[in-house]
Amino acid sequence: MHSPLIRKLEQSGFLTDVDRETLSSVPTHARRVERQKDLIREGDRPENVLLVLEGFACRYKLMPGGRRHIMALLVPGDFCDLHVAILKQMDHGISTLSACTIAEIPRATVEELTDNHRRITRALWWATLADEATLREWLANMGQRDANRQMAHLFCELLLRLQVVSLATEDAFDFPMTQTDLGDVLGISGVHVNRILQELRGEGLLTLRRRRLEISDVARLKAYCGFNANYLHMVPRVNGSSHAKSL
Amino acid sequence: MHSPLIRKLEQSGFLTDVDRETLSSVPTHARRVERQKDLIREGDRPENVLLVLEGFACRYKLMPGGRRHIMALLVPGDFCDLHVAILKQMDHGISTLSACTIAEIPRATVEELTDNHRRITRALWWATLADEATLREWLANMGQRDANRQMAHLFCELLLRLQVVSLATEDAFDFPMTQTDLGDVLGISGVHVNRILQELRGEGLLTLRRRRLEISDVARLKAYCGFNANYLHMVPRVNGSSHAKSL
DNA sequence: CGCGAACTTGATATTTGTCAACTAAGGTGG
DNA sequence: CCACCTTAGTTGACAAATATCAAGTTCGCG
Repeated sequence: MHSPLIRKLEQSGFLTDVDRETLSSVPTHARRVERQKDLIREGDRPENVLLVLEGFACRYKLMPGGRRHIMALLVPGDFCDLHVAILKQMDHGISTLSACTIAEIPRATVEELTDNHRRITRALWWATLADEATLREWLANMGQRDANRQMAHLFCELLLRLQVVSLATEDAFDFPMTQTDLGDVLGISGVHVNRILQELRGEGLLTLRRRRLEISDVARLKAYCGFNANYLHMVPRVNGSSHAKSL
Repeated sequence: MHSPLIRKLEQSGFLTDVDRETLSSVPTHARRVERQKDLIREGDRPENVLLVLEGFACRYKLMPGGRRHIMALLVPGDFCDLHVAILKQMDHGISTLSACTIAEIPRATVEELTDNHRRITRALWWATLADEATLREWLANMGQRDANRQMAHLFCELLLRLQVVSLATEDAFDFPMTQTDLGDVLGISGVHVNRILQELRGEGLLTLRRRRLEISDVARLKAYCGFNANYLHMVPRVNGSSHAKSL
């Protein structure tokens, strides 16, 4: 396995040095996938577990009427299908939004991990439950905020999630998605996405240009959309470096 | 534990007679809770696991601006907080929408179950993953459908979920929520809820009166909103009254 | 029988969608 | 390195969905 996963699981507060060692010695097969390719399709019963190492992917459903709705963004360190074995089949698809590097991990390997490493198991469950909490936040976000604030909220979330895997600076990150993709996340039209981005830029909150998002003033952006990071369930950073106190 | 839970877990396809026996002999303490009471508050770290036996409850967040968003409906057989132990604290609240009967199960009891009964553990995970799948469906629902179809979709889902716990007939069920509550689920104003209900009634699709929902023609309602039950991950009824030919 | 909560209705404002045309950017073969 | 071509982004005009406000009306219950 690779470092983005470990860096992310660090946030659970469960891992010890031994666990980190165990995780980093797991053998994986990484492959390169181009943009806009399905990794898993609705109805599949995937054999291996997929983990994003580089790039952005998404969970999506095709709705009656033909539009696509994106229900989750998967960034490096995120699993695509950790627990599908328990359900009979995928009820949604997963596809890449940018070129990606994907690790394939045999299901047996994951089962070996969860059978023999209690803390790693808990860390994996922590990741699953944090994903679920993120879904709830997105739902509330979509239900109660106007589109401007929805988008601001999404960017606040991504900033934190990408910082955790060392893919964002204090206030900026590479953002490979297209404006239409963004619309499919927020449930709004591509045209409207464009107008909102201009408004947010006009307010001096952020700039999205050439696939890079720069936030002018993080505190102000958070205030603008009422961002509360509690749903991400991260352990508080001590001093910039990720030194998680073991439980 | 009580029958709605067992009836629901039946849908996972994992339970054997022994498991049913084990579950029904779990000692629980049931209590009555009136309408509009918090069962768990944001920030809590609940001691016991709560299970809804009667009535409707909901997961909700209070948003900046004061509005409430309901992110999940909990009906008999649903857990409130099965896995919070892994996270540090609740990131949302749970409150009753009608008078409810709630079972309190000591966390130790649940742990004993999951330590010693592999199939019950899988059934509980099945329930958790199905909840997550429901969140995704709600998100796509809210993102891509107009409010009429959102509401129709919600009623299609509830019909199935309540049928599983024997609380709905072929085409009707008791629905204790207020129109304002419904608005808090769908993210629309109470006024608009009212108008949609009239439209749906006008179309001859359903009637909501005196806290009871009657669906005039289930197949037509499902077609109206493009309902696909796959996300509920229920096992197909073998001999059941309804040949659910998916969709 | 009366009171408060829930529901209903009309008028108007705001947000967001759709369509269609146009401009800018990135990638490819020559 | 350029010409071209495709995709992504931008703009304006207009239409549709939904919110808000305010004033009724009905329902359920003590």
